[in-house]
Amino acid sequence: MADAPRYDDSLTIALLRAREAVTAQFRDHVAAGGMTLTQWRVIRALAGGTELDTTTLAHRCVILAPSLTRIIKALEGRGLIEKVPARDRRQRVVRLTADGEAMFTEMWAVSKTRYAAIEAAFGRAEMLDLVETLNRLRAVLEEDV
Amino acid sequence: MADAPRYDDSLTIALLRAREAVTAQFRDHVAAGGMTLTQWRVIRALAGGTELDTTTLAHRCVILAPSLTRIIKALEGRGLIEKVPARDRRQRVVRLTADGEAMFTEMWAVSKTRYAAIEAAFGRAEMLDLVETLNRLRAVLEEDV
DNA sequence: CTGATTTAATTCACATGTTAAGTAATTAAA
DNA sequence: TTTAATTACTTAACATGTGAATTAAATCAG
Repeated sequence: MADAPRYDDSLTIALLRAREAVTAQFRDHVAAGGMTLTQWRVIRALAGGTELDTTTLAHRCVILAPSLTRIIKALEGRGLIEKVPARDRRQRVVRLTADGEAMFTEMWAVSKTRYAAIEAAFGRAEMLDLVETLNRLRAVLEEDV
Repeated sequence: MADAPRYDDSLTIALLRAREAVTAQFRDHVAAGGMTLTQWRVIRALAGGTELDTTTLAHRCVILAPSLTRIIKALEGRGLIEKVPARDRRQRVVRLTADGEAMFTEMWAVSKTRYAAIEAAFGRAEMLDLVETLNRLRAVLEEDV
């Protein structure tokens, strides 16, 4: 990297812009369902009867605990998720309600076509490569550096 | 892509996690300077006497206009940036103050070493490839899909 | 030149990101 | 077993993301 690289070339910005471009492919559709992209990640992580505690759910969806607390409250208020009694009473375990599962099924049908469109435009192999590269970058950075 | 890919494999999540891992390399240092990462992007974009209007600045830093309005207000309040009279009086053109330039210089010295560390850990060629791939993805998605 | 339209920012309202502090339940130590 | 430490989550406070409405200035049409 040069001493002062052109700002637009930086990894941080490239990641930001790429993510922005990808999420833009889903935002309208998800918003039409009355949901935010973040909430949709939670719904998707719970789809198919999956029961998860807050910590695991937060990690899988890449959402910080305080945000997830609010999201759970909101989705529970809309009747899309419900609490499940847990052995460890410190934990808050949740799952989708029947309404939640129905919401997922309906939206996932469209979501799938968007993913397929991205794959068609960018290339399946390139997409798999990119995901692999991103995960490798993360692994490297979380090790040492 | 499989019909219902493992959630962790999705491009969206991979981008989120990778970005999280990269920004984590800078967050503490930037916070030590009393700044957020978003504010730092603004400072960095203006470094070296660059004068920019809000729209251009927002685009380069990947910040939405309402956020930038607040950030400009905050940084101006701290004496790090200042307004510049513009021909088009609708525009708000800003630049760094002497204090702002000094702040940039000081922090950039450290920031550079973090970039270098990432490059050393991940590989220079891989990093350039990744940025190129991310920009290509963005270009593809912004075209049609 | 006057009024309609467009453009650049701002403001508003609400959701989320982020850090720090607080609470309740579990586990470990004495 | 009683207390200290840890864990899981929540709450609080503030910054940013996001879409919609608003304001001011420039541009365009007639």
